[in-house]
Amino acid sequence: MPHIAHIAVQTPAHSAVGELLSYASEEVLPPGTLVRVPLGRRELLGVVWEPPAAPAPLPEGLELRSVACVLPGLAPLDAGWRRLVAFAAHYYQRSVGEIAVTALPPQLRDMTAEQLARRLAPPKPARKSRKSKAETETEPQACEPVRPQQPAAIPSIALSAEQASVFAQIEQSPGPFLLYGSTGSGKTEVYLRAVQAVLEANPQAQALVMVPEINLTPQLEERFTARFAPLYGAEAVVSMHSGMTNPQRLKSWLAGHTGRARIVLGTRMAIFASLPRLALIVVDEEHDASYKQQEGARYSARDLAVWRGRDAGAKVILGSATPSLESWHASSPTAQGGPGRYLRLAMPGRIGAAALPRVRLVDMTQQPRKAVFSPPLLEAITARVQRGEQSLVLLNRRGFAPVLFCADCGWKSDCPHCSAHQVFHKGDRTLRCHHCGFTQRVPFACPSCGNPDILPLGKGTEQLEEELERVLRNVQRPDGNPARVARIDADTTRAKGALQEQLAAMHAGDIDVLVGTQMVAKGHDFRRITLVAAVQPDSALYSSDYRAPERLFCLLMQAAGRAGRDAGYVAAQGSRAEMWIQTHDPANPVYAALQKHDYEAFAARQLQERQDAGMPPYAFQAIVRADARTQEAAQAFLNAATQAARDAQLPWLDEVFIYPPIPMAVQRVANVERAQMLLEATSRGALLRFLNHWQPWLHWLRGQGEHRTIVRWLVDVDPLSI
DNA sequence: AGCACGCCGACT
DNA sequence: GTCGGCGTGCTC
Repeated sequence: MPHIAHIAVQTPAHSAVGELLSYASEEVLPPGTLVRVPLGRRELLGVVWEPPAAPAPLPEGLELRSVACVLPGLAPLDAGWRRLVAFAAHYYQRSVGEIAVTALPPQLRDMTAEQLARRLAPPKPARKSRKSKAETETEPQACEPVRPQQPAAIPSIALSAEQASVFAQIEQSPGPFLLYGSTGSGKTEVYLRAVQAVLEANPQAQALVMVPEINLTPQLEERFTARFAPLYGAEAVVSMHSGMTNPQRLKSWLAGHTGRARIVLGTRMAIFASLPRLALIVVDEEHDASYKQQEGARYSARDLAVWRGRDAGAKVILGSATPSLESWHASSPTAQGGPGRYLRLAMPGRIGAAALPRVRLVDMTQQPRKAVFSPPLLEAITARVQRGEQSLVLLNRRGFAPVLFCADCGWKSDCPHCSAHQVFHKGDRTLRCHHCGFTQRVPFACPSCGNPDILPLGKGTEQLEEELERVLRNVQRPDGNPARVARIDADTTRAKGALQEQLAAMHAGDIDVLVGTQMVAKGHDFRRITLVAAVQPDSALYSSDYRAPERLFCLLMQAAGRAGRDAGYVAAQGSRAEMWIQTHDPANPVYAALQKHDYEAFAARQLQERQDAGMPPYAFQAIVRADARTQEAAQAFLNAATQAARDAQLPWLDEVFIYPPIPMAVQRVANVERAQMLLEATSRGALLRFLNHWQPWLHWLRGQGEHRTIVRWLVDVDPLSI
C-alpha cells in the first residue's frame, strides 16, 4: 500500500499551489530525502518534508501522482538544515519549497538519478597497474578527513595580547560574539584560530566563514588553504559563491553535505549549505549590506547565521570595524544593565602599531567651483606619486558622467524606460541606463533641438581617471617613469580574472593612482597606499534613506582602512597615511566622528536618533511592494491590501502601523511603475504573525479583477533601504 | 514560474 | 494554407 510523501518543491512564490505537495510513494521516505517528482508536464527536484500538523485536504478531483525517483547516494538533508529552511521561509514570507530548492546547488535541480549516480561514483582507476593499486591503498578513504601521520607544523602567527584575550573569550563563552576590531587589528587571525580550535576539538566539526563579496573570496581562500590544507588536506577547504560554475558548486556542496569539507568559505548563499557537523559560523564585515539578498527571498545571511548558530549549537562570530547599528545595539548592555544578546569583544589596536590615517576634510565651498579635485588634494596626490607611494581615489559612480545635458533646450539623457538618467560612458561612446541596461550610441547632437554641443553633467570614475591622467602627465615617479593611473569598477572588471589582474598590478606597484568605486574600498590589503580620497561623498548625507549616514560612515571608515596598512612602509616613507574627504558640509557630524575615528560616538548618536524616532533597531519594519503598468494601479493594490486587512480584522493588525503607499525612489524601471508601503511594529513577533495572516489575502487580492494588471508584489522583511 | 492550450495576423 | 503572437489556466 503506497504511502503519502509531503514534498517541498519550488512552487512559484505567488501561485495558488500550496506549500507542500502530496505524492504517493511505495516506501516510507524519511524527511530530507531528495526526490524528483512530476508536476504538470515537468519533473522537478523536491525535498521530502515532515507531514504538516494539519494536512490540507487535496483539491477536489485531483489524483495523487507518484514520486518519480529518489536521488541515489545522498544522505537525507538533516533536521537542522530543514529547520533553517523552514524558519527562513516563515520569517521572510516565502514558501518552504522555494527556499529549500534554491538553497541546493543548481545542478542538482536538473540532474537525473543516473547523472547523479555517475557524478558520485568514485573515479575508476584507468588501468590496474601495480603502481596505481599501491597508491589507492595508501590513500585515505574519501569520506575520512585527510590527516597526515604527523600534523604538519602549524603555520600560525603568535597572537597579540588583544587577539589572545579575545580568542580566550571565544573559547570560554557560548556567544554569539560581536568582534569589534578596527581595520588592520588582525580579525582574520582570530577567525583562523577560532576555526582551528573547533576543528581540533572535534575531528568531524565543520566551520562556515562568510564574506560579503565574491571579490573577497580568493584572498580568504588563500589564507584558509595555506593554514588548513596542510593539516586536513586540500579537499577540506571549499568555497561557495555565485561566481563558481555549476559543477564546482555541486562539488563544494557535496563536500559540505558529506562532511568531507571541514571549512566552507562563501558569500551569503553559503548560509544554506548543508553542514551536518557545523560548529562555528564567522560573518566577516557583518555590517555589509551585501548579506541581504535583494531579490527572490530577501533573507539576511547575517541574521540567519545567528539563528542557525543558536539552533545548531554552533558558535557565531560577527566581525566588523564598524558594526551594524543592530549588532552594536544587540551587544550593548540592556537598559536594565543586563548583558546584551551578543558578547562584544573589542580589538581597538592596529597590528604593528600603525597609526590610523589622519582624516583631512577639504571644504569645497572654499575651493574653485566645478573642480572635482581641489588643489590641495591634487598637490597631495602629486607629492605621493613623486615619492613612489600609491593613492586611492574613490567615487561611487561608474561611467564618465551621470547625465548628458543640452544647455540650449534643457534636454537630458533620460532613459526612455525608467525614471532615471542614462549614464554617459565615454569609453565606448554609449548612453547606458544602470537600472534597466538600455544602451544607445551617444547622439552627435541634441536629439531635441539639434544643438551639437551637448555637455556631460557631473562626474564618474571614467572622468576622474581621465582628469588625473591629464594632470599627472608630467609628474614623475622616483624611477623617472611617468605617473600611472588606473581604474577599477564594474566596467573594467567585467572580463573573468580582470579584477585579480588589476589588483596584482596595484600590489606590484605598477599603478600610482587607482580610481575606483566601492568595489576597491572593501577588504583589499594594499600595502603601499598612503592616501585615500573620497572626492564626492556628500550625496549620501542628503538621501531620504535614514540608513544613509550609517552606510557612508562605514564605507569611509573602511576606505580609510585601506591607507597605511603597512606600518613599516609608512614609517620608512617618513609620511603618515591620510584619508581625504572633499565636502560641502565639513561640520557634518558624520565627518567629525570619522575624523576622530570614533565609531562608538557615532553609533551612540545614531542609536539615540533611531530610538527617538522609533526606528530600527527599536522598531521592526517590513515593506510591501507592488509593481504595475501604472503607479495608480500599483498603489491601488497596496491600498486594497490594507483595506482587506482592516475589513477582515486580521489578528495583530492593531500592533502594526501601516503607512500609506508611496512611489519608490526610482519610480519606474523598465516601464514598470513601482510603489511601496512601509509597515512598522514595536514587536518583531507581532509584525511577523500579522504578515503571515495577511499573505493569503495578498494572494487572493491579486486574483481579483481590478488587480489583475499588477505585475508582481513582494514582501521585504527587515528592509535595508526604504 | 513554466508550460500547455487557444484563437487571430503575416509569411515560407 | 502554416508559424507564432501572448491571453488564460493549471500544476500534488
